[in-house]
Amino acid sequence: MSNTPQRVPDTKERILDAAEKLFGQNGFTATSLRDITAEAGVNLAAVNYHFQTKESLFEAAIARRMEPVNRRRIELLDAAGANPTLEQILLAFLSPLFVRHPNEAIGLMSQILATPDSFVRQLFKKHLAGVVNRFVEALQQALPNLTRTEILWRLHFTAGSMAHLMARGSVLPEISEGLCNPSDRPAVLARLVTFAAAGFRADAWGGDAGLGGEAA
Amino acid sequence: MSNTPQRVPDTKERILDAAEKLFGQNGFTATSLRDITAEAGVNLAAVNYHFQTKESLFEAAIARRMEPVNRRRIELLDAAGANPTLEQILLAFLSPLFVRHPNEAIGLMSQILATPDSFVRQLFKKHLAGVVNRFVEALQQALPNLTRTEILWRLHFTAGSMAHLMARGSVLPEISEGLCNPSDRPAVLARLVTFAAAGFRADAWGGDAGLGGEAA
DNA sequence: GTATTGCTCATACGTTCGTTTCAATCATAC
DNA sequence: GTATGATTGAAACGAACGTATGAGCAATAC
Repeated sequence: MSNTPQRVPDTKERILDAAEKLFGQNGFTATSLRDITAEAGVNLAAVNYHFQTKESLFEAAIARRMEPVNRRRIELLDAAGANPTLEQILLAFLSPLFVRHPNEAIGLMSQILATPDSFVRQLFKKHLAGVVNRFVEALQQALPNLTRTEILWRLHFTAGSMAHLMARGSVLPEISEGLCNPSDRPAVLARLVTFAAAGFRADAWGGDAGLGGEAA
Repeated sequence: MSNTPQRVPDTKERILDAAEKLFGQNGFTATSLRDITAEAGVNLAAVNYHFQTKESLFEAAIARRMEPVNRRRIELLDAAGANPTLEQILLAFLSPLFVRHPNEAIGLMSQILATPDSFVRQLFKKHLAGVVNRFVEALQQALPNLTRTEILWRLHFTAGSMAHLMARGSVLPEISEGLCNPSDRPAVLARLVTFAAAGFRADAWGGDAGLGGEAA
């Protein structure tokens, strides 16, 4: 059980590949194990042999992509020195998602953020909360005028832009006459950083925003 | 079929209420008709009698909330005159979601944006595309320095922030030590408008954003 | 060789899903 | 009153789901 030979028949990885593709595209509930094994070209029972349950498979797919992403995030944040700029922080947080296996990492990431099941929220805590706190600290240092609350909200907005962007680049092309091409990833990343950085630098909201009792 | 008596037994509305609550919370696939009829306290067959299919019920729930929201959006945009400010445009687009039946309208709205099923994307086109185009025009007028492409991207980011915020205020509290309270809706709306307005006003991205070939 | 272990296969279990059926009910029209 | 047509109820349909089982196969250990 511990250090067995491991013939590397790679069916385990084929399952993970198919799982991250389909989970990322369609979400957890909308993806069946039969979809995954069909995509992977393996037997249905293999998924229960290598991973025990569907939830475990989801977590394994998350872990495989999220761990290198998070490592790279911390790496980039550290490399930016003791006083990173806002853009450096945002790039450290966002750019690892766009590299190497972008479609998959990105899809899974937004599924973590978007799936309301309680076990997925635990995955969020496990794989994301620590990194997020590290970045909140860096943002507080870079933006001393903002309260921690304000920073959390704006990071939340940024994460939403990212998540929305990634899971479904599908929505936008339909209304944009092809002007938005989500597959040009470096450009998308740059646009997102530009947008988010400006949002973070906005003066903190002080009271009324011109609602006039609209949202009472 | 046309002008039948209509005893208003309100079981149809009870189904819609339950549907918009549960669809908004858990999404389309993760919500079963039995969940809905249990929540509504009606018989399972009633949903197939009043609405024919699960997809039709989803669309009916969307339509009931989206139509007044979209009407109010256009109303506010028109009320802002011929040259609305960026904040007026964003408020016109976002504030109707936070009024009256906010949790439900908001949850359904983000489900439209987040569900990859093809029929949901058709709902997006049907209920959202027209309004979105109207707002893109207004934004182009208010921000003449930005290309249409740039505006579409930033509206996309804003929609993502909104969608993420709404469907799952659940994620943030867990890492924010309670500092973010999504139920204080006027404050959330104001923060979102502040963030998005600053993002829209950012200088358009011109070329490189400091990636250094990271996302090659 | 045989034994053992790691893995894959076909198949089936029990449950839940969306949908359907049809008899029972109710308010109104006559 | 009875007839009519709109609604509701209990029960069931076939299909798809996640999971489990046990035989079969390949490779190493002895």
